[in-house]
Amino acid sequence: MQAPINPSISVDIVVFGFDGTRLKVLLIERQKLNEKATTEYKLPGSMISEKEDLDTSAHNTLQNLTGLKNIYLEQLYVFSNPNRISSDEDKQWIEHTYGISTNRIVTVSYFSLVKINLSILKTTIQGMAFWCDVQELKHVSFDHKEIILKGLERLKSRMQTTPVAFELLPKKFTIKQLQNLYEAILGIDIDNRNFRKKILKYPYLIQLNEREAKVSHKPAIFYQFDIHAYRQEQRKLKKLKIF
Amino acid sequence: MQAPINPSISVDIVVFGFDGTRLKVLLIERQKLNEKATTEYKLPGSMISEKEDLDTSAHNTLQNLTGLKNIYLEQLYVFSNPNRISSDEDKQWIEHTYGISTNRIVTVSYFSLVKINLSILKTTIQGMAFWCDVQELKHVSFDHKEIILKGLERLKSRMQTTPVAFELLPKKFTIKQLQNLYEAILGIDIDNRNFRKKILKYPYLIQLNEREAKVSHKPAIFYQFDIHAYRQEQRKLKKLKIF
DNA sequence: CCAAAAGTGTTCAGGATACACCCATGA
DNA sequence: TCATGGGTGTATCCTGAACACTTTTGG
Repeated sequence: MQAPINPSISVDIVVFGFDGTRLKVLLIERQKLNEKATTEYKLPGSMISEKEDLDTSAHNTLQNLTGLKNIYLEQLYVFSNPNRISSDEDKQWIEHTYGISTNRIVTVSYFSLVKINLSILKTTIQGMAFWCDVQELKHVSFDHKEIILKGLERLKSRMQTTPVAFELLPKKFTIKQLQNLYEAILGIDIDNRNFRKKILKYPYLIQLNEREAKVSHKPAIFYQFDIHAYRQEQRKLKKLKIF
Repeated sequence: MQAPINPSISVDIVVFGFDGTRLKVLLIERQKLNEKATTEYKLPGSMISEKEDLDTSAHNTLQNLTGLKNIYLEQLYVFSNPNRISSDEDKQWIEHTYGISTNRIVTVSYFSLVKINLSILKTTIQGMAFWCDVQELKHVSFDHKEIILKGLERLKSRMQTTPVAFELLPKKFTIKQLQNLYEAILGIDIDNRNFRKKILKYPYLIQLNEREAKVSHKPAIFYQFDIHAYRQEQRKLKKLKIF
């Protein structure tokens, strides 16, 4: 852990969460360098150590921030514009934080999905982090807004081809919650009957013996996602698509 | 162009081509450090300059190698294992080639598709490059075999969702050539009638007034891919998929 | 006229879409 | 008993899969 820092490479993570209605991204409050500056926010991340794999660096950052170990994480994209760190504030903040004066950092961004629950809320608030509505990004430093938009694209595409939606929902969820998630992120309306038909066909969605409580309408049934059943299913079906 | 080299970051490119029957990848002969060593091969690529965007670096490498400017290129994956350059030969080769002695290089790999034709064959042969059958990789240095496999996965997936196949075929091609390409890369058999039906429905495949010449069977008609018609089509159709 | 590969149509099953009402609960 | 959101079925269309013979050319 005491290996020197590599002054050229950083890791930044786009962590998405869903509060039931809106898509959120986790931002860190960037320490002000002087009192009168407005508060700026950045993605969680850090420079990497010379002995460290990038995936490991991303995992560690996430674990420190959320207290969680097994979080969905994948490489997103490399941002390498030689001028991506251009403002004086940015340079000063880097020098102040890492003790290096460089004007060229290549960042490898990661894409992560977590369930927003009480436990994670407690930990993230302690870490000067906050869940920002993806539609209302402002005061985001560096090129981190661009990175978040890249992450959003990835999320939209992944949601349609793999079951990552369940990373954003509680373990037990209703079909309506799942539909709301798809509608919110993809920005579309989905017919409820057709959605249920499609979803409930899948053998890896398990109906539980539990319902919503204390709601003043017909209580919804909870379901659970069975990843093993999903993987087994995948091994069989591989149908050809030609764009 | 005289900016210093960044000693931590390299770019490596997986360039795929199709010879009509087999999928090929472009490898560079790595200069031997002593006479009795066996010849080793590596991916085209280089360390990056401090003033250079990674995409630019990849483009330049490709242009030097193929003489071509507008080549299909996208980021593939970052390989960052701290021990990915472990053998003494690897380290010596790097020191000899770039004049830097480092034991940690992070490489950003790229994925590229080209049409193998006479012009490109001439240029690549001059550059100590050769087109290696993807099924018969051997004497590949560093972790470049792993990178190639990652590229192959990307190719399979891209071919099924976007029209990258046409990057690998000549401008004028027959439907059978297209089918052969899909069969070779995906490793499957495709029903010829269903394939034609599917493909020829697309308004962006344009039938030409030309046929094969001098073949001792019914000559096939040539087609061309119209990227503008494709893009126009895409703007309309965006249908929901749920994995 | 023969060999070799190109090109062609139909049937059937399963998936996607459109659409409107009844059900269970708490207040 | 009413307001609220959960849950259900059918008809139609479209797409994907299976399958065998005729056509055109050069030799």
